[in-house]
Amino acid sequence: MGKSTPHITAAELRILKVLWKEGPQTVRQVKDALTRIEGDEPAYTTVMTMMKSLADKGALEVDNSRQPFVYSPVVRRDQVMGQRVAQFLQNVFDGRAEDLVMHLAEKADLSAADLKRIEKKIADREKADRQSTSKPKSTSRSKRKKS
Amino acid sequence: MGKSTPHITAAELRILKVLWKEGPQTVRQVKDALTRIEGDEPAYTTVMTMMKSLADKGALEVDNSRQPFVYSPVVRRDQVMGQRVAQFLQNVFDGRAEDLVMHLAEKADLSAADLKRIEKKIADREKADRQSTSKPKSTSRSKRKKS
DNA sequence: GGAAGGCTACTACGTCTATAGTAATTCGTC
DNA sequence: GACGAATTACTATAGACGTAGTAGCCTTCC
Repeated sequence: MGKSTPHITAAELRILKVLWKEGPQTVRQVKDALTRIEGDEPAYTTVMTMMKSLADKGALEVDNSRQPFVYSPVVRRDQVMGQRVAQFLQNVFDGRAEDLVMHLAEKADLSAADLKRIEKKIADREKADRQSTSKPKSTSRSKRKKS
Repeated sequence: MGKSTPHITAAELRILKVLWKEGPQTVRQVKDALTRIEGDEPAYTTVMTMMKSLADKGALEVDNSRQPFVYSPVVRRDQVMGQRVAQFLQNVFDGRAEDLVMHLAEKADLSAADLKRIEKKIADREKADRQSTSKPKSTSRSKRKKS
């Protein structure tokens, strides 16, 4: 146990996104991707420093049998995203997912069309949960409390 | 124009939450509230420093005609929340609200019951939008793009 | 096998954040 | 009007973060 995702900073997340999307990459490749995506160009060594740091904390794996080194993501996307969402939810909405979504709904960031898909997702999940009561999905721990 | 909410840090948000909930308060009152809510006790001066900083950036108003000073929130709750959500959404989900909600739906942070209320909220908003096409609600700028 | 260029390791630095100490002031009370 | 307690103002510090420079190492190509 104890294999919870290491803390990933905002800048590090940008790098991880590239690797999740493109697969194993060298520093230069990531730097170029960031330049393309974000408009401005970070120094080569900046990207390197961050990737090294990610490797040090176990988020990336380095293949240093080749030159230049090739980095691959070790942490999984939805794991990291989950950590960030949970943290944000706690900080800002005291953990109430519904409040967050209500906020989005009010701010017009969600449409009825989006809702359809979400609805389906929830239905699917709840069905799955119901069917496997003996082997509950580990992801559905800590249900929110109704107020 | 230009009256966009100043940048509020995580610790500052905790203070604002107290003020939004309890109304105008002194430093001591806020400190006590934080102690109650969060378990551990911040130094009086820590709370003071943050409240001063909030006042300096225009998020709080100080009534210093009385001793001890009484601080009231100036920025509105949904304004600040909106800023934080937008920022988070951009950093983590590249601005795609739907992705965020889908994530929540998958992680079992949302139930079908929650969905009902959200549904209603969206329906209400869309109705309102439709009726006031000539005077579009300023909050619904920047609709997300369908991919 | 030596030079050139790319790559890596190490170090540095400015900013922001959270936290709190100390000094100075003010207010209530005797 | 002086003392003591509370409050405020000013200053400090430690850590995280993002960014990048420099020096030394490895490869490759002639």
